[in-house]
Amino acid sequence: MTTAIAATNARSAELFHALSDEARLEIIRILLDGEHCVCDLQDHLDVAQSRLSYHLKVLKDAGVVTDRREGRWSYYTLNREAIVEAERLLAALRPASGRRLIASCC
Amino acid sequence: MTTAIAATNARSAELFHALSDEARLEIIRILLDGEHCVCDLQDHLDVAQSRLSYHLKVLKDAGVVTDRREGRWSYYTLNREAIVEAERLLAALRPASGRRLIASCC
DNA sequence: TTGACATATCAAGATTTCTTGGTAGCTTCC
DNA sequence: GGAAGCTACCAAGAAATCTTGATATGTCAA
Repeated sequence: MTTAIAATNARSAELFHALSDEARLEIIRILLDGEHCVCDLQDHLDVAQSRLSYHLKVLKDAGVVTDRREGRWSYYTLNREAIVEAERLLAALRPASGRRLIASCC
Repeated sequence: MTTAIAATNARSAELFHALSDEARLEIIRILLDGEHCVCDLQDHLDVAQSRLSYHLKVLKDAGVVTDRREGRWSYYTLNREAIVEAERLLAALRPASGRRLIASCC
């Protein structure tokens, strides 16, 4: 069935789309050193609150970040598994090296 | 310099955007086994010619594929270096594994 | 030369994504 | 309780992307 590849492509497209916006990449870089609350992200980036919220939602819907509520604050964390998944999907798009046929190394 | 990160983000966004469309991912999968002419791609995929041409241009502009003309035909090849570049950019977005220090926030 | 063919490009409309300003739901503090 | 703070969500407009049909460009074959 071609359906399995179609599903893989759909998931790849979703993940890569989440990663294809500069504002979202800035958010991700801030989250690289661990969990941050929205207010913290707002301090680092200079963006409208609703815009930040929108991009966080895109990231969350794609599984790239997870969130946690604590009192008034929301904390976001980069989801390592999603990045690893993206790496795996991307590696599947890398053509075999021109000369080498040895598959001893990824 | 913040500029270096901004440039990296811009390039990342460009690459990931090229990879964030299902039609383009289908093209890439066909090119995985080597060079193909446009007519060949058209046989495999069921898309309008101008649509195919558009997506090939997006891929080419991002450096994901290269093209070569021979007589009436155009041949496209997946650019391994671009995929490797994307892998490298993606790896930089992967948080360190294991425990992390909670950043003081708010 | 003429005609058929392969592909790129263009313009217009359709669709999706993004931004902005406003508002509403919680929560905490007074 | 009321006010203030933090964040999500919504609606409308703006902007970007995608699709489609038409046309242009270059090539080969007769």
